[in-house]
Amino acid sequence: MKIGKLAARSGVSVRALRYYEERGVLVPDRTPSGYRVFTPADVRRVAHIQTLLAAGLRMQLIREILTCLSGESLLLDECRERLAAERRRISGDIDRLIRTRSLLDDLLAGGHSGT
Amino acid sequence: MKIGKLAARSGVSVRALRYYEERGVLVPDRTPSGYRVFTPADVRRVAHIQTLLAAGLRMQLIREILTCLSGESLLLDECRERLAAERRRISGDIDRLIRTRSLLDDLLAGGHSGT
DNA sequence: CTAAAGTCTCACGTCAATGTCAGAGTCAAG
DNA sequence: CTTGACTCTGACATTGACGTGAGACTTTAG
Repeated sequence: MKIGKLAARSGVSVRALRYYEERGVLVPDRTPSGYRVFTPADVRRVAHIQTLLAAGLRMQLIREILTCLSGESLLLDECRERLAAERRRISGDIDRLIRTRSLLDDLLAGGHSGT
Repeated sequence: MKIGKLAARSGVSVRALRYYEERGVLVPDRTPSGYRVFTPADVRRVAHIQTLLAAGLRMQLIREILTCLSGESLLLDECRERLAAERRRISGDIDRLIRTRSLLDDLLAGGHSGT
């Protein structure tokens, strides 16, 4: 499919998809006239990208992670470690958010306490 | 205390503190010569700002929230609702992060599944 | 009192992920 | 074969929270 269709199906803008390619996260084929051609699997790939972006990962890192996977599930140890590191980072973010939520709870309760 | 000391004690840059004032989140006094003068309480205030920033809140919103509190805990209903709304947003973020972490777990496990 | 350190106010630079616009080629339909 | 819709490649604009440097004033230490 061409870029417009992928944009519609994945819910992201055409510009964003081009940007993903520019950063090497998407690697579409090309028609002889230069049009990008994506596969149905790219819809899921874009969904993954969105999920990881929403979690605060940089494109560079997302690229590395998804590149690891493109190698047909033969995750090298280096890749596993990278994924694990991000998992830890996200767990940290979750903890911090939970503490932040507690702070808001304190504020709602009228307290002026810690962190 | 002056801005350098507050920066040292709160662990943020002098520039950031000036920025916070510019956005109305900090409102320091001034010496006759124009130097900003902060109170010890501002250390905690800055800590709160950092926490909320890390949670993805905009300065504008942080300002409103902290302004609500400056009114000496007489939280107007409007303010409570604002805080509650942010609490909900943060809970949503937490849920999304947890799902993202699950995605990473799937990837680590070798699966190619959904969102 | 002098030099160093700290602070002041502009004001432009930065980074990341897009938005937006320009000018031009391409493709499906009538 | 001509619209009109879609796509292409630049390239500059945007947003938010600062970084960084210039030029000038103030305060502190010796």
